[in-house]
Amino acid sequence: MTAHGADVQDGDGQTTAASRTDSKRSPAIEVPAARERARAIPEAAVARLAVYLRALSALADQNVNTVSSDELAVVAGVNSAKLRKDLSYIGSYGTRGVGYEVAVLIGQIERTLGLTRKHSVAVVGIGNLGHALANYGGFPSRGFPVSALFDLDPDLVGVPVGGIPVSHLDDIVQVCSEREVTIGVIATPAQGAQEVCDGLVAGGVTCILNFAPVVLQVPEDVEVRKVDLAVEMQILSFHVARRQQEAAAEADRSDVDGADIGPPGDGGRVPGEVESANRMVERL
Amino acid sequence: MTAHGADVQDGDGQTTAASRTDSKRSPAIEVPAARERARAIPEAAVARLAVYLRALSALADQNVNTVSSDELAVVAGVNSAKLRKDLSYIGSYGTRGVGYEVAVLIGQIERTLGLTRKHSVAVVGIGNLGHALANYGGFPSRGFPVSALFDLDPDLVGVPVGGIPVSHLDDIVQVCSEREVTIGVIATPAQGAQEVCDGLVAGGVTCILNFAPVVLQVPEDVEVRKVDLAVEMQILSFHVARRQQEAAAEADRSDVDGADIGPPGDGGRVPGEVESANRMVERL
DNA sequence: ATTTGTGAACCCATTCACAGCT
DNA sequence: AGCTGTGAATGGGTTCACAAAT
Repeated sequence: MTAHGADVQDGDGQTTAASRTDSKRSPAIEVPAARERARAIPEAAVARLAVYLRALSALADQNVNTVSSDELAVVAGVNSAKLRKDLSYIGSYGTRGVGYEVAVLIGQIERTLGLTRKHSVAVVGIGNLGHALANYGGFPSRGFPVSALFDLDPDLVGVPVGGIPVSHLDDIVQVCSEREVTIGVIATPAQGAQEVCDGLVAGGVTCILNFAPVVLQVPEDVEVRKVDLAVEMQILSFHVARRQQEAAAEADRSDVDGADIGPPGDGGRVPGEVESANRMVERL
Repeated sequence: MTAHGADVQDGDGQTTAASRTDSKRSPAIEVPAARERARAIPEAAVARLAVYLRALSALADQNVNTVSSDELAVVAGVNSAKLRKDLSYIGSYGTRGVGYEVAVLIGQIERTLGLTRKHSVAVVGIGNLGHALANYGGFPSRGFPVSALFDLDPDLVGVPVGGIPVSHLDDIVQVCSEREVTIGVIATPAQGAQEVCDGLVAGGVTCILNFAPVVLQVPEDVEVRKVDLAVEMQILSFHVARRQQEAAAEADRSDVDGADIGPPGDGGRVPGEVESANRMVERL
């Protein structure tokens, strides 16, 4: 589940390129893009830095001054080698034989994540979830002031939610650009989401957190992260199914070994008419 | 950002194992676990199957009967090669030269994801987010009936939310096991989350969707997925920062090429006293 | 003529294991 | 003696590119 909500292809087949059976040969000319940013912290590591930061904050609250990678790894739920490698991407701030100074690490991670600056947030769609987000105390208290809310509903427009009045969706471009919104949160139903997204982008928003169950199409300089409840539930469902299946297989140890059933089971269930399929696409 | 909310280590260093410089040699004896499930759909692919399913459902609603991998790939926001590979994990249901029958694919994906069976859901923590989730129409309408709600607040206990009455947290073990809850959704503040989690597990819940900003410790047969708002925001923040940094670098094309600054910038900002750090850990 | 299904190549991420510093 | 920082090895996932099928 990497990031990048939408890459919208770059041209699937017909690669034009010359890469073929000269497998071992890396291109003689170092592509400029490659050195362009030798920096580059792996996406996966960035996500974990945020987790480490939280763990470190908790430690700081308990007046812990120093942690070893082993200790921090446990509370962050990763293994210590990974933790150390992740930290190594942002520099060397540990002391061998001792560990890391909590305060220093917090500072460095905050710097890396760009948390030393405020990012004003707009929430679009003031339904159940939108309300929850607008009222979410944790937003403003840590560098993410909510500075605009939007909805279509005329009954909502003008009403203050979590302290700031709801604007009409029609004004999204102007309001976003006026208030210099950098992060847009889409909490609308699926139908409107793409349009909302376009509005945000037109208003200069380059980072979007999308709760609507659609794949947004955006220009490549816009970063989209997706939180998709239906997908999460279905992944869990998959694991339930797998578990059951394994249990079943375990149960009848009839040694059905040679019978390599290609796709699992296919035990008689004809696809038949699909019962309307997942309509998890309503209103959050 | 793979899944597996908590693996809680398996022993970081000292691997005991014999793997060393015999790099190219794969172990002569095929490990039993390896064939145990030649099945095994990659985690990443499972997540995408859910996305394809939604796209396919939308197509079905528009009475589209057939799609090519190219078409489906576009609406799902992936490239067609990946799509085909993903589908190949669940079997061969396409027709060369033609494409896939929408209805068939929907059926097969639903089967694979275990959506042919109901999974009853419990929501714990009926705050803003909990309310949103309990009222979420998309839950029950597609195989995920909400069958229990829990909260600590005595004013809430007994009150029906989204049709079903809130139970007290103290009863979580019993209620979960009585109502055969298979998926638990944790929407509590961070403090209570681990305890809630333990309760769910004690009540027989093996899949958990965690909105609380903590890393849950669970037995290895329990599957945890995490949705972490603070982390998402911070990842976006990182991208804003990176973009700015790039723009800045672009601006002063003084060709500072040899000066390979290790950790980015470090431009004068002393870590200093950390201002309480991210307290995004309040109440959703 | 088209489009699937898939081995092989490639690339990114994780894990190992140890040298280097305190 | 202990712990960090990191090359090297491994593994998982993605992309390529083409043979097979209709």
